[in-house]
Amino acid sequence: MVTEEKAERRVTRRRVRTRANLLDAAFAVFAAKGFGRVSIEEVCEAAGYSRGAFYSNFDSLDELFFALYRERADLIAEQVSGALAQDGPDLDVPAAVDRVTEVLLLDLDWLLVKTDFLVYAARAPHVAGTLLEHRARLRRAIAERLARARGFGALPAVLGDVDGAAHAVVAAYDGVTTQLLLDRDVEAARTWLKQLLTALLTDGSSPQSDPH
Amino acid sequence: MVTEEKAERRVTRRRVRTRANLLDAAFAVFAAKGFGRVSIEEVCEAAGYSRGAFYSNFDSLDELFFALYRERADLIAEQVSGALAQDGPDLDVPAAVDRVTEVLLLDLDWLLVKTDFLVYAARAPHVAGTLLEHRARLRRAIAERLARARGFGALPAVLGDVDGAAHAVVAAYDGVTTQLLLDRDVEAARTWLKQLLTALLTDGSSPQSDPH
DNA sequence: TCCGTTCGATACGGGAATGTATCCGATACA
DNA sequence: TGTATCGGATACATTCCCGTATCGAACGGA
Repeated sequence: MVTEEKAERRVTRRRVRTRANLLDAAFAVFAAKGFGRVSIEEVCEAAGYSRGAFYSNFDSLDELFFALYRERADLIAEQVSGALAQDGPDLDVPAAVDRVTEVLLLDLDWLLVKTDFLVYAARAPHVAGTLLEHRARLRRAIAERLARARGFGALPAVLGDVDGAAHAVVAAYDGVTTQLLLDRDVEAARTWLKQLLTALLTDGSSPQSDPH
Repeated sequence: MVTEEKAERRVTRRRVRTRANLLDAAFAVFAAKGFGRVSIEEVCEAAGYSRGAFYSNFDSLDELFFALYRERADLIAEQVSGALAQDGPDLDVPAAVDRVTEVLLLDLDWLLVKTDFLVYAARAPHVAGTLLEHRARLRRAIAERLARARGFGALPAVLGDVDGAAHAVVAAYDGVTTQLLLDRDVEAARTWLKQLLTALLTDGSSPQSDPH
């Protein structure tokens, strides 16, 4: 046992509150200015603390950013799982698509920060690994859901198997996100994503309303 | 007339060379570290110039970044147009998809820089506007191409009209890009994009090889 | 080749953000 | 309530980078 991993420390309520405040403030500041353009001082100022508080809770901006991402990403992942599990063993594709779409495109600020994180990860192999795992887990959840629903018959798709379909779903989400970041039209993005997903997940038979 | 737009200046050969060198060096540095984490000095050092040279050619890093993006984006746009125009008035979808895919996923560094620019634009409305126009132009080119090919019969698609299809093509490209930035597997991305595009652009009848 | 112009290097002052060290008020626990 | 520990504020030294001003050298036209 080389070194004690984390020296034991009495964790005060105050501490957790401060930490949470710093994370919240950081989220707002990151969303507004972009991770790359934010200084530690700005975060502290936004949170109403001094740099002493920051260094007492984090080692670097990167660490904070990482923690922030993990926190929010997990939260969203839960919500998506919830939305997927919501109806019975047999799947109503359009309804599920509606629910998931609602969750995924809820918060533009989150999409901004998430994209910052993507850019960050794209240059840090280890971080990229983590993100890839997240995504893989998401795809697996979708694939399982689709597989379970297959009996119901609503499925599928010119793409290969269920995994292919899940892959396509994620790609569609990412693609729509990109456009959304630029035009900031959440409603359009939602309807457009629904459109895309149902197109990918159902046979080309059901008529749909026009995309914009 | 109010003011002379640009004071006339004898532009030396040396100057254009320096400018080009700065742009090239900047591209490399941006790709490696990300726009947000790069200083003017770093660019100069990479290019083998002093800051004097930089300020003689640009007003700010932002300006340089903007110029850099415009330059490369235009270049790629040309190549895509070329790839689209290549075969006769009637379109061989799979072949065209192959060619375009080849061009679009050629250079990972470019994708990195392009994404940096996206993140940048997402917070600068005016820049976002420019980027949106670029994208709209691209979509239009695709739509026209698809429309021309419609007679050929290979078309389509559960999505609305030709515009919808073009929109979907761009979304697919963006989606695949996201994944590619993380796993850096260009070949996988290419086959996967082809898969997606043919799935979107042809009726669900033709069998395809499995995606990974 | 000569000369006026342009380009880019160097030198300077200054501002901003960083990380550390120190100290005092807050907090938990007996 | 008393007290030892913890959390965060303040002060400081430092580093990095910016933007400007100045100057010598390269350049292009005659």
